[in-house]
Amino acid sequence: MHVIELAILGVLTDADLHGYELKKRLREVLGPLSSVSFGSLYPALARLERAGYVKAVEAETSPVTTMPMTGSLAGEAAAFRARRRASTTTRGPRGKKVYGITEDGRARLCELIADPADDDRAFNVKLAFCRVCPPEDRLALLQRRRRALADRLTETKSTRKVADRYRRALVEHDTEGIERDIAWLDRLLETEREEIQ
Amino acid sequence: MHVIELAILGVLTDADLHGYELKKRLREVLGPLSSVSFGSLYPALARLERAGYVKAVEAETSPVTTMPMTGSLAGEAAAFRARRRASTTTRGPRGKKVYGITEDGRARLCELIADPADDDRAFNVKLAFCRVCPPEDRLALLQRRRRALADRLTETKSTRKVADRYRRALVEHDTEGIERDIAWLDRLLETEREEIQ
DNA sequence: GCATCCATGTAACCAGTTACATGATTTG
DNA sequence: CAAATCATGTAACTGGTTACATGGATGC
Repeated sequence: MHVIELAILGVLTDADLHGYELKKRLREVLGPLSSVSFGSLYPALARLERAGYVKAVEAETSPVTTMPMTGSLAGEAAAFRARRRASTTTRGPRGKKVYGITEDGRARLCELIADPADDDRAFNVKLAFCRVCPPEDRLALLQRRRRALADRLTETKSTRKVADRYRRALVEHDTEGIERDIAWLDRLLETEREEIQ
Repeated sequence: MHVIELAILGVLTDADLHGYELKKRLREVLGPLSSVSFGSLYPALARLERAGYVKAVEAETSPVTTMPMTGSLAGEAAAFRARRRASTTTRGPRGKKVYGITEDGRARLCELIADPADDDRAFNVKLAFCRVCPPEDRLALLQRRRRALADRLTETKSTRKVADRYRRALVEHDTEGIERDIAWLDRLLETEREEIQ
């Protein structure tokens, strides 16, 4: 389902970036785990470009921001830096390629977030960028997640008890973790509902 | 690094099983997540058999237990059931193939647990079966894990603060989760050290 | 005797990785 | 000018997945 593309579209919502810096930003946003490698990043960018979800913004041709308020000052600054660097140096065919998200890309991002197929990994990435999508999709995302965790909880609780010390510790810790996640989701859901009013 | 093989060797330590039931047991032990599919289970079993870590125990040829006390009564019972079923029915070339772990397999399991390359997924599986390996390896496993989590914590804390509401919630929740995991590990480590005395 | 589960296995695919090849820019 | 870092990309591999093919055993 290409979580990586979701993530790329997400960070490009904050700022226009070239691949190398995009990788760093992805690390920050996704955490040290699930950081992508170049071997998957560049092909993903190429796919997204072919699909029309992102496009290379030439430094000279588009010095404009084209960004409806992102709320991220850091993002704007990074984009500015990227643009400035690209414009002050003359580059051959192997120069930096700064990408920006298109309107189709924005729509695609919301579509991906609304897609009900979300595993653990996907949920985190979706939540990280759900700001861009309509409130009802956001609510649906949180509710789907809550339901999935609740199901997981009942399943682990129905499993017959194990005698092994370490496995028991593991199961207990896991159960508590899921309960904690659900409580957290409930808090998020509440503030989300308040927001909608 | 084939976490799946580690898991297979682990559950075969409890009982001799055929592939189909092994999958079910794996689901129980590993939780609903990271449950393996037949498409990876059977090839993995074949690999392990070629390597001499498991071997097919023919129902007629080996009605003996060959298991040095596992401490798991449920495991023994399951193995007995598997053997009984296989012995009461005559089977063609497509009958059940009941696998058992070999001495090499046991050694391999400890080796895999001792291998310092453990990601999130691998750690859980290792801990689930660490009973079979010497106490110092167990201690090392827990300490490695603690160190890895501590590193992750400092890294996430060093990341500059994000303005976005959802991302902030995500980071905070994640941080607390890691701290909780570390506290849990500390408890495990303490009882482990007491045990060694 | 037909449906349904049990059981094994293969083939095609998938999302990602590491390792490699290439070269431009910056800095000491 | 050499070394480090920035930057892009490809190829081979990996550890899985789903879908498919096959058939025995059970239960109604």
